[in-house]
Amino acid sequence: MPEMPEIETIRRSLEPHIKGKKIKKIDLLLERQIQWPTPGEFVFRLLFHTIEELERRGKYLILKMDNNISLIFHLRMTGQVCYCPPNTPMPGHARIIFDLSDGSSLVFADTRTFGTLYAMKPEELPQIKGLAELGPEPLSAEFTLEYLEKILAGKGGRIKSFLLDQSNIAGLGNIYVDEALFLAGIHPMRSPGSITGEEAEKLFASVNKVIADGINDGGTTFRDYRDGNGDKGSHQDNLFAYGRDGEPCRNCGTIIEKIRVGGRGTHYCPVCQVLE
DNA sequence: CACCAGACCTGTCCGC
DNA sequence: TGCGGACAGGTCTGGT
Repeated sequence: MPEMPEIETIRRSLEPHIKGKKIKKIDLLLERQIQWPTPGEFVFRLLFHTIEELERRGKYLILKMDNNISLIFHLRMTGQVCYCPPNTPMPGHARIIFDLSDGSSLVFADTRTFGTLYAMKPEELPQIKGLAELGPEPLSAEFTLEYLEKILAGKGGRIKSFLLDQSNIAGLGNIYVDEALFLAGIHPMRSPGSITGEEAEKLFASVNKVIADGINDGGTTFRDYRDGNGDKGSHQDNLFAYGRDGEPCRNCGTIIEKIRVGGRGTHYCPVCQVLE
């Protein structure tokens, strides 16, 4: 489910509901999803503390507590973080429940249970390698055309896998990578080092555009994804490539194809995205 | 280093 | 209807 636009939508939708509220009870229905520290210490670090800030880095959602602890969620494939007002039903597959000071709850739900939670002291943050080694964010000052050209230069492998690598650029996942490559007119099997200057410019603009559009649409809901209010996104209605195999290209009418690249389902237009 | 398969889990869909 | 297999938005590990 959740790539950067989905996590950012969750962050924004949760903020007005939970910022400034205190955690008064924690139910660990599935302890195994707590990665750090031990379940007992996890509860001890968070209980009776107040959520001060909601942040996001790549696909990580980070709640900053008043005692300097960071409550960190990674939703993997099917995780959800949902705000439940008092006396409203929980989402299905609730795994960790934080009861808040006003009778509402913050519920972590996850069908496939791949998601991970952490309660980290500042000096422990480097332990989360995936977080510590994230590349720059699309739409940020650090993500520039010069940076993109520099990391593409001379690289082998496939551009699709390259864009999925979070240490290159933070936040892209399978949907938005397929979309960015479509908009840039680049075949997913091309090597990063073969991307021309003109193509790099298009790719740079496309990465920023698909992320911005995804956020503006409140994320992409194929099946599980919901925002912090339990609502679906609408970006699935504005896709060009992902999930459109067998359907006509919205540019040229050619049937969109689906192949496997780096083990991931990959959708592209064989006419708009040629492999030379 | 590139690249793959497998692992972690559950649910859904498709073909027989 | 039932069953088996493939597949799903992510990442990590281990092998070649």
